[in-house]
Amino acid sequence: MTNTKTTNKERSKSEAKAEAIIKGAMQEFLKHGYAAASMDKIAKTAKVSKATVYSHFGDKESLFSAVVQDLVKDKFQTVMGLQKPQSLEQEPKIVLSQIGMRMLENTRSDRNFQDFVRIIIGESGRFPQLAQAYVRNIAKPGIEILSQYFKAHPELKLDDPEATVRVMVGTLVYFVILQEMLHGQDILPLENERLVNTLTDLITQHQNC
Amino acid sequence: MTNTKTTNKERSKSEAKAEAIIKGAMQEFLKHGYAAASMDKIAKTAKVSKATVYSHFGDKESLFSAVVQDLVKDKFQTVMGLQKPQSLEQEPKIVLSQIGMRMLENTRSDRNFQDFVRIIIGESGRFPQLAQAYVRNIAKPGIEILSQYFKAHPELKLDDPEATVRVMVGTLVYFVILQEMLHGQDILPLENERLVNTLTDLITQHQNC
DNA sequence: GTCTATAAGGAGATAGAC
DNA sequence: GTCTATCTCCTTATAGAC
Repeated sequence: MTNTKTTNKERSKSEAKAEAIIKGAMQEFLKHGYAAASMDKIAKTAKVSKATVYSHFGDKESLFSAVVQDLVKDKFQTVMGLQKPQSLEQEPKIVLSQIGMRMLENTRSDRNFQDFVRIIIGESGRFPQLAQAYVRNIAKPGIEILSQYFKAHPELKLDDPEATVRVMVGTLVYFVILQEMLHGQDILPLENERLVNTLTDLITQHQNC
Repeated sequence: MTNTKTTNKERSKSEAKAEAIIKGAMQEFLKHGYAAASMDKIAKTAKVSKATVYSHFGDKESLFSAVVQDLVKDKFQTVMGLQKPQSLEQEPKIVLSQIGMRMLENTRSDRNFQDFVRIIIGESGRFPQLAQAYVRNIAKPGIEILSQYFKAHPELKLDDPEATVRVMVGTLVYFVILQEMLHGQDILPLENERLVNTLTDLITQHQNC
């Protein structure tokens, strides 16, 4: 045994600081990006000394990694919570519309989420593992939930449910990227309803045949 | 008249340097991102002194702006060249497949283009005007070309051609983002053909009714 | 216009007291 | 574990010679 003198209370204090550092770093990284965020400012935001930041996380890259993994867990909750309170057995057309509309409303108004996606994509060349954490823990679960729904509804007569999910998710996500993150809403105006209706019509088209 | 002593040859030399600076800066910005790119390295890459860089572009932000606008013009050519050599009047199903496949093949293998999109999205919070230049000069023209095709083919019986274009473009672009830029191809494997076939089937489905 | 040299400040990271 | 103080290096930007 090592002479660990830290009591529970002391460890709690230390963990509280670690948490404060993560939150402060999160704020700074999301605001300025990885390179432009400074460890000085992060320490100030977290109300600890810079040395404490380094004793907890070693270096800037490790801190960034910890922050992103925290964010990934956080946003995973968001994605999962998105589909839950659905009236379970309605017409697919209505269910799909609701899912699409809710997803757009939630993400288009969530600046924090947009900053998160910005940093994931922006740093995906230099931090490929973090990009893959996003794919594995956010994109994949989202895709799989919708995929299960499609497979559970054979009346949709989808030739390739998995590829169809990609159509739906890609349409919605790139729409948010263009309209909000890239500030394109005045250049390429289009209402949520028109996009979602078109999407659900394409997918449920067989019903009309 | 001011006593402009610059002859044509001298101006050419100066413009050649400006071009070299742009190209060097492009390389560095695409590789390291805006904040992590250094003016020292940019000057070295362009084989001029740092003072020359500043005399041409004023400061780092202006240089970045010039670089991105150059890239936007460049990539506009790519987007326009993408649709050109199409056998004009084939079945829509085949034309759409060809457009989709070609787009995926071109962009999935073009690391330079991916770095460009990375920096546009990554810096879109801090440089909204540059993001809008991308939307205006690349996304919009691409969308409009496809839109014209859809509108010129009423036999597709599309309720909302403009929204349908967004479905197609969003599906393809987000696919490239997920598979290549975010390194998701081993986590969420899917072949180009399956995505494009699903997409074209959804859009041209009426033909089967 | 272009260079060398340098200013002025901020960056990441650590030493050493407590 | 946490702090203050500091080290060292690199950053953007400019002054002044040619």
